[in-house]
Amino acid sequence: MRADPSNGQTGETRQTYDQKLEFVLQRAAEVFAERGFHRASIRDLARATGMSLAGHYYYFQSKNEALFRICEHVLRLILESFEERAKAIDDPLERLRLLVLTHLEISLSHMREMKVLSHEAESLRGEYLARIRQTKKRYYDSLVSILREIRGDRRGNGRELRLAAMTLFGSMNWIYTWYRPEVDGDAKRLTDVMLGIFLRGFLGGDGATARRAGRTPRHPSR
Amino acid sequence: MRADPSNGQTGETRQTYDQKLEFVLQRAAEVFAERGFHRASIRDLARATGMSLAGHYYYFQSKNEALFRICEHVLRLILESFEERAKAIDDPLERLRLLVLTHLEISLSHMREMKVLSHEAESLRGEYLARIRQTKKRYYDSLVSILREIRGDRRGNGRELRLAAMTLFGSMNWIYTWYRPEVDGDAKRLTDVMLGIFLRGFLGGDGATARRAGRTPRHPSR
DNA sequence: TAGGTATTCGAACGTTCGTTCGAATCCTTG
DNA sequence: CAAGGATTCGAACGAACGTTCGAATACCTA
Repeated sequence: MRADPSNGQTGETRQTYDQKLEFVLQRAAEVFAERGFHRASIRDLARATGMSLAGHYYYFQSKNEALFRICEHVLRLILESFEERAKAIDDPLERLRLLVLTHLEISLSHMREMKVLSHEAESLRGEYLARIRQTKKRYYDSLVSILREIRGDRRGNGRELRLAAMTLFGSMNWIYTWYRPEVDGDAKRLTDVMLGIFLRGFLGGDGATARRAGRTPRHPSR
Repeated sequence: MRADPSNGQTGETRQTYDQKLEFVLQRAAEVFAERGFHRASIRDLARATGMSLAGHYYYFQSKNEALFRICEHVLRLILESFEERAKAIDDPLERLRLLVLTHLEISLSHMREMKVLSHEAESLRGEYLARIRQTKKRYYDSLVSILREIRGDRRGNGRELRLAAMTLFGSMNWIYTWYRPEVDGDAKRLTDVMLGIFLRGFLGGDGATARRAGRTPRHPSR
């Protein structure tokens, strides 16, 4: 019978169970990232872990629960790492930099989990989907409130902050489609480049500036 | 027997066949975008088109070919629209603006196809995958050469241009995850915002500027 | 070492999938 | 109206899937 690891067992046993659970979910993330969640079978997962097909159901109740745990784990890892490190920081520019750095560090160290989160989380259903969306929204709200603080409510409205936040998230979440460590450097370098592009644009402009910049040829053709 | 629409039939017949093929692929894009390619079945597609399950195999040889056609169609639509309109434009800033505008216009008018392209194209195999990647690379090279022209080879190297291009692609290709037409406006507005952010950042900085900006508190906490 | 719990497994179930195929139907052309 | 190709369909195939279940094994404790 399936054991409940939260009741009175020895610490030794629970640690072993948790370690193996973590191992199984990590391999599952690799398999899901490579083949796609729906195309990957528990049999593929069995091949990756060395365990039997049925043995996996000792660690999760369904394939969907495995997906949910992978997504929630990496999402909470980003959000809680950021919140923990941001507690001591008041300056909103520093907080923004920390958010980007944390996001990129964990994206690079957990690339497969991030791919699964970006690619497959929205195919969850019911309570699983609701909880992932709730955490995503908490993360999104953190970014928007930092951006609002940076702008000091002087310019722009909620819509522009929304577009700016989504633009930044898009740049960061697209990384798993192109990143190669030997070419693109580490999280600090990516943070410098992406935050550099984003910050100057976000701080410097009201939209009209860019419109003019894009429309005024520097080298008129005739 | 399956007809070959490219041999000597009347124009009337071919047009009807092509129209229905387009209809089938459009519905397929909707179904694939909503359920995901691997979870969507030809039976789902049959429900969406009103045709029978088997009837679809008159229009494509396999589910994978349907996916390939959807991806290639929207990808070529973007690339060829851009190349056609860019022929008359010399100024690289104008060309960049046109690339972004074209990408966003087609993203909004073909959101489901773009979601399928972003989400599922990399799960193609063999010749299909090779051809999609080739077209993607052609598009990527277009952007990089525009960016190189804008910078005039004065600063930066290939790596920085690569990061800048991927940052911009990320912002644009993430849209399908959040865009709501009643809130976020049309392609022109998105172009102004995204290009505004990107251009000021790309034109203005060498990385060190942003690093300082992010690290120098404007409101020291004590 | 004995007993019991934690863990793993082989085998099977029912379902759904992509694809095929021959027949049926539609539609144009002579 | 007759004929023949174009188009659509019902039915079925084998394969692969997620999940279950009782038995087998491993491991800890007494």
